[in-house]
Amino acid sequence: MASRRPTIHDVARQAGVSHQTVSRVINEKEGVLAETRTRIKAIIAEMGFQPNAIARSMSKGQTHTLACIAPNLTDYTFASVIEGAENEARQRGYFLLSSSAVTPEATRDLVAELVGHRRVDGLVVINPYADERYRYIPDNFPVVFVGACSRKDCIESVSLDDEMVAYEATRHLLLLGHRVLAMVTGPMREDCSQDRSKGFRRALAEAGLRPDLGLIVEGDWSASSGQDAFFHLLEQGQSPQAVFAQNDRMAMGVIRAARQAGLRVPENLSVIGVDDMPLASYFEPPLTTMHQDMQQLGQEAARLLLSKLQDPSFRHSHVKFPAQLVIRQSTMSQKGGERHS
Amino acid sequence: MASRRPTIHDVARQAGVSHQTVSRVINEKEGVLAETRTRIKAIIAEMGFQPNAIARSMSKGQTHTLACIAPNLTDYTFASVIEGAENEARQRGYFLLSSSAVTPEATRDLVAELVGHRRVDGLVVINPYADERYRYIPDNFPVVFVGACSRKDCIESVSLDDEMVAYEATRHLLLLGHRVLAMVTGPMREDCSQDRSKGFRRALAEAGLRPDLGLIVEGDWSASSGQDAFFHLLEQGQSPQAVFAQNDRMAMGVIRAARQAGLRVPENLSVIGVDDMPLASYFEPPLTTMHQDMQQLGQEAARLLLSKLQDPSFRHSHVKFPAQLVIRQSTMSQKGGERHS
DNA sequence: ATGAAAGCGCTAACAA
DNA sequence: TTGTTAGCGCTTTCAT
Repeated sequence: MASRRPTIHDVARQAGVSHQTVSRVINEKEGVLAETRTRIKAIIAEMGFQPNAIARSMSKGQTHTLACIAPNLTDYTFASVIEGAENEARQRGYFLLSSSAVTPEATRDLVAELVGHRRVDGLVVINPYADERYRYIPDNFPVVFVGACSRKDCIESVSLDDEMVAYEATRHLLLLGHRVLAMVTGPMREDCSQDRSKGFRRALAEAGLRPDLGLIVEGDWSASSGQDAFFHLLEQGQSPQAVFAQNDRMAMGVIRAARQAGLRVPENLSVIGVDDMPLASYFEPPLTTMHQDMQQLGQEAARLLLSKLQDPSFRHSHVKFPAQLVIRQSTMSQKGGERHS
Repeated sequence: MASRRPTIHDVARQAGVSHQTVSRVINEKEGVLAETRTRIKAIIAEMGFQPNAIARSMSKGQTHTLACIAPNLTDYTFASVIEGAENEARQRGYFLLSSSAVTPEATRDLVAELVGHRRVDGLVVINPYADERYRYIPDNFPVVFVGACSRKDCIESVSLDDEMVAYEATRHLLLLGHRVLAMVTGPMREDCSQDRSKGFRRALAEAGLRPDLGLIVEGDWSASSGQDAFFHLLEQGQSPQAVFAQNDRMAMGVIRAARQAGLRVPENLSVIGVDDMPLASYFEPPLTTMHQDMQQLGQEAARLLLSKLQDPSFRHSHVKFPAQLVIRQSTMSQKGGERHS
């Protein structure tokens, strides 16, 4: 078996120089004769020496590791953010440690280990305001939030322009001639749901329509909550011409409920979602939705975090990304709508 | 601003003991007077001392970090494995670093950094045989494969019992009275596709049927490849009564193609998939499929890896998990099938 | 241009 | 039971 891995000292001995000179070489620093440098490089290659990252972290006081905390790792939206952040981090020589923290308490413990034990240099936190988890995020540590951020004075954030996204989705419905619009929201304690609701209302107001509170139902992002929401609407005697679901899963639920109630989508009901989740185009009918590039959000989050690490005086910023309307087949123009009015 | 974080020495000084005694306390080791112990603990709490994980790694020679390498982080299957592994790892005091490596070369570089620089203690590699990536996985380092493993002599693996899963899916179709069965496979260079094909053939053979090669088409796991596959079948003049798609996405594609060809599912064609992906029950029709618990696979992979780390003489094993048939509405019995024969 | 010494914060081995 | 002495493998500072 290969004896223990070579260290900087082994290389130094072999080259007949001090370990310090070797250190200078591996760090590409000035002050080494070109000749010495190449000789040492050859020996490094020959011995298969690779610097120990832990030892490096030890003396430099930084780990070159970032962590991403998400409610879970499987949700496509979160996974995309993580993937984007991981790519960006690695490209810049950092690793990304991703962890799921289901509850605020789990978040607290996770942060305690990650930050308290100095395992990472910075944190990307996804959806910190979905519950009380943001409380446990220290603000004297490099952090970037993905999703809305209330602590705008001290923490960076990257998010979708939720108000605008909802506005555009609603406009699409309006332009199709629908006048009786329903909305299924996410949990209203989340800023995201609030902002999307605002966008919906703004579009309605601009079209001279008043939002009917009876046509707004709160869901929890799940498909079944969308289904329940639409049934609830029906039970209340409502009969919307179109529904804006604040995410695709709930849109799926709405479509299923509509079908079960004997309604055809889009002939009798237009439905639009947000996310453009995988296979949205394979649903029946293919879902019209707002496409968002969460990977890009993750990438930007990591980029921001790394800038902050390199320059602590980095001015904080709050980046908002747009989304694109993807028209498929779950929406169509209101039959005989506008022209009679 | 808080001056620099307290170290073991600060605590020692404050307590009037040596740093070693403090070390004994934080590591819950014998040989410290109960009294001294409680006093030190109080001081630790008071000063808010938390041991530096890096320094610990430095002297112990281990990082308490595992890495998981996957083709990507967003595929639901991979993400589930990662989530399962992360949960298990964290429960046992380890962190999980997840990275995507798209190509074999990317895998090589990633492994070089992760293993070469001693950043992690062990590796979980997902689908190493999907391409040549397994070549770059060292076998003198603690590794567990998720998915098939050919190097059975040196590397642990955790996988689905692909042969059995396919056998059961096919049996379901057979029991429904279908006699003309088609199959859409994953890329045949992957062991997984091979094994699932074997299971399909075994079920057919047992039923006294000979697999018709013209009814077997290779896909690439994507929905569109499933769609193409079914169109291909149709163009070849084939008219299967049922299709076994080796994953749900391709099953979706098959269903769409069938519908476009004027066939109704399941009335004219039964379709079964594998995975039970999210929203499989919200597809139209709700998909009959083999449910697999990938999170459990990930958990087991981490468990195995950690056992190996703690006991290097750990006997290697190859764990295979079953899957459960979930009957929904994309399959139904062959009309007038069996009883006439 | 190079080397020697000190130290990052901890654990391990040995002494007292 | 407790303290002392050495490292772990590297970087930084200061000499030479």
